[in-house]
Amino acid sequence: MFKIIARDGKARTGVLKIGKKKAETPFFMPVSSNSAVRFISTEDLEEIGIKATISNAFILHLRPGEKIIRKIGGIGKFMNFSGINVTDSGGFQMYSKEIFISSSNKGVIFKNPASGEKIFMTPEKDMKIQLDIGSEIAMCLDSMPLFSHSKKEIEEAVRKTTLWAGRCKKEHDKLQKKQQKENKQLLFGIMQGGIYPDLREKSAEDIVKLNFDGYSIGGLGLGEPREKQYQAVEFQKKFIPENKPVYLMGIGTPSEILEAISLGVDMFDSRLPTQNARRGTLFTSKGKLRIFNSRYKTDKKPIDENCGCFVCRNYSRAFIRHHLKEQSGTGRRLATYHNLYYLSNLMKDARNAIKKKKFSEFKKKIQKIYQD
RNA sequence: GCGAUUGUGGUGUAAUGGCAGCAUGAAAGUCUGUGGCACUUUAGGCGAGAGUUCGAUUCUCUCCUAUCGCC
Repeated sequence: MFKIIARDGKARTGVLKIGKKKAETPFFMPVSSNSAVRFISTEDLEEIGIKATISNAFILHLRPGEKIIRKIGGIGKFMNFSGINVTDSGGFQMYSKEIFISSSNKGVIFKNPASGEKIFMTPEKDMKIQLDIGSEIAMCLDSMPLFSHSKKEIEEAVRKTTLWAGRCKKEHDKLQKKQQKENKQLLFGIMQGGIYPDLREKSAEDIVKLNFDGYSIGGLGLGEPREKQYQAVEFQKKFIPENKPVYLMGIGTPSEILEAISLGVDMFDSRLPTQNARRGTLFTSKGKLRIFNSRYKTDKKPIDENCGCFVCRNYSRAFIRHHLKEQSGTGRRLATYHNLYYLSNLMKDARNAIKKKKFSEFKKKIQKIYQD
């Protein structure tokens, strides 16, 4: 399922294989919450070299509903994406004021923002939904504390996350027995603990004990100091068995991703590259470029002169700036395409650097360009 | 030519005899496990002149501007 093929220090590259699908790690998953990456077609994703995306079970449960997706043949068929489909549980939506109502030991009460209908989400229901959606990798329903929460609140979130992880695992095992072999779904456990080593340790021990197919480090990138984030990853990574994939949820920037890779992380996702693209912050080989800056108004050059993507081969900064300002689909598509291409390429370079045992130099070079 | 109405950031609009507000646009920044939802900071204005008043963007007068009507 997961085979490490090269190492450079703690950094590693491997192959994650699920059924007929496989992807080399480390890789980055764009956010496709509602079964599509915003402004980007599946053909674009394949052209960019994206091997996995992450959809959101709760969002898809609201619309169109997992039953419909199941009838079409699962999320892969539904999206026409041949890569690895990951689903997030929806635990993260506990911070969405529009849909979250309350949470208890039993589960989470959400509301459908369109109808106002209340939805009681339990770990068991969430497992069923993710299985119906038919993702290759499901995530446990977790309880994510914010950086601003007190240590006591974070401790409580760790407790609840463990409780739910146990129930997810049990239900998932039960549901898997009925699945055909080629449709087996992996389940990842999620660790919490904020920036507190003792809570990170407790969470890691609890979750690892449950024996998941992979492990996610959650609850980071929420405003904590960068050093604390790296410490939490480094600390929790030690508890995870070497042969299991490690997924750092919600991260992030080029610098953060490379730092985490150097600590042995294999998978990433973040809305940052796509959201930033829409809002005019673009990745380039020379660092961030804010396309809205007036100096690009009449700039004929591509976003990045060293980029080979079709956007950079064909379109000027002036054109993309104009269309982003107009909030047109064209502008958003071109900017999103480029940012994902940049990140996809960065991951490819990172894998090659690990294979050549030159990852540390590579990381330093990029982090010098991206200091935040 | 005469009469009426009008004039507030680039644009569109409030309020007021005592610190001129809002929206949008502009300049720069933020964005991390849905969102095309956003957020932060900065710059920018009372058509001109005179008068009344302690004090006028506000009241009065003249001029200018624009719009409408009349000859």
